[in-house]
Amino acid sequence: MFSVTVDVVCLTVRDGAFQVLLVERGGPPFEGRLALPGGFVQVDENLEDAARRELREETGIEAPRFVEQLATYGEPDRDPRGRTVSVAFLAIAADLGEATGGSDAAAADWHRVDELLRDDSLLAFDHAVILADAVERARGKLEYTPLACDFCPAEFTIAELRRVYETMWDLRLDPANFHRKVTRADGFLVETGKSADGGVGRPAQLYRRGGSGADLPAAEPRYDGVGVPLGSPCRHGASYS
Amino acid sequence: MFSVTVDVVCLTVRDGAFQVLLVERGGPPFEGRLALPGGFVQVDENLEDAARRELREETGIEAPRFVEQLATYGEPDRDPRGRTVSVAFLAIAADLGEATGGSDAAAADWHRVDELLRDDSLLAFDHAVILADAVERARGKLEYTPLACDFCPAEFTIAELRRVYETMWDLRLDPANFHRKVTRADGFLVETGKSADGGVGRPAQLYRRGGSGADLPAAEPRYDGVGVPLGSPCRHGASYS
DNA sequence: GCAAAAGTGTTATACGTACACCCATGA
DNA sequence: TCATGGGTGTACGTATAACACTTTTGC
Repeated sequence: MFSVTVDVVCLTVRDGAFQVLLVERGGPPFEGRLALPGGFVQVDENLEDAARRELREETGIEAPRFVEQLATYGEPDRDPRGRTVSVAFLAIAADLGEATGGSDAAAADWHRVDELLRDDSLLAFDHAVILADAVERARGKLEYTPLACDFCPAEFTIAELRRVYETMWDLRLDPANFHRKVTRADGFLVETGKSADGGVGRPAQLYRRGGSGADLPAAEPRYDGVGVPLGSPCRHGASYS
Repeated sequence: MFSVTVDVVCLTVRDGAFQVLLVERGGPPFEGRLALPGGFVQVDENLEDAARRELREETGIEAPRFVEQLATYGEPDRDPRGRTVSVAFLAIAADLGEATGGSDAAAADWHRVDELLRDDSLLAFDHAVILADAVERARGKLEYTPLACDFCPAEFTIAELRRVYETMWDLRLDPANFHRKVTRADGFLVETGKSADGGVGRPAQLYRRGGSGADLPAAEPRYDGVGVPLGSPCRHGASYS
């Protein structure tokens, strides 16, 4: 007999930095330490529903559109209270402002991922490991899915989208080539016809995230090249033993 | 309080077909039906160790080098006996021959994945869903990791490796281009100097799987292009709700 | 007009694809 | 010497990267 919990790694790009939503623990163990929002799964509750509920209850933030199971953490000694298995979820949100709603949400706030990853001891339980796995998953998915759009509000400019990639990978992208790439990627973006105003320079067009994929022709995948990892061999660390 | 189990999706390429290792259930529920090997996690046992143990006990097959957590399945009604959460693992093996060892292994055998996916009702519990997820993960990982080598024995020819891709994706690859691609991919393969014999035609060189990645220069990832999914938008189904 | 950001055009290069061709072996 | 599969050379099309250039706004 085990306790089963869920933990939510809710990531965003905020103030030009990659950030994660954390709560301060109000009781033992790890009282006063930062932790991922999460808690026990109820007996008739689906795992993903539990994750959404805990996020809402502990931080006052309604779960965003993108919520995906990350992995399950079950080392026998991971919780001093007893054998606990935790199913971690990855949530991707646009910048939602301060986290100030919710009942237990007093201590919920955003924190920079880079600082948390530099020092494992800042987080309770094995949450530093979970965070590191979540970051790796999110960075990876930017490469081959339209995940970046989920870091943006419903309507956004190409430059905002570009800044997501630039922040997550800490590099500069050529605005011209980036613009062409994303606007030409089939099904990736939808024009709204509107344009942003207020900033300096020529106003940018506003776009919306493209179709969910279901309503697209799903172009024949190009498996011809076999996708051997040429540039960076073995980059996506598989768990070999 | 939940029961926690592990299930193992052990995949291989065998007789020119993509196959999975299954057992026949010896008791209720789903008595007599095919199921993934698996069982209850012990109280002081790590999840992955449990998976390896169950694979060995139920099929007589020692877990291969590649074992990776797949996902966790926890719908409230997935097991008629009570609330059970199952952590599924993906294992990739070379063709290991018949499954005939182990105590409970009498009923363990390899089955064609394509047939199982055509009819959900062939497998016990939600194992058809787990299998489908495993297949998607394995196909996906072929694209950007050296996973294909794990479907081959320790030493293999380029043609054997090519047949893995051809079987998994059901297509024909140009042997010439494939050869160049994998032999030039840095760190992907290591020459053994030996060559295969026995077959018709010019004997092929034998290769071994390349470094684990840790001992490689880990070439600068080429994030320049941002990896928008051009050819096939939104192919890797993210769990949007 | 000037600065700044959006967006387009142009070109060199790299990579994938197709396919002709040579190599090494068994029968 | 012929058939078969292993392996190399080469030409061509397409995608990317770099960067010059035009457009549209606020000041």
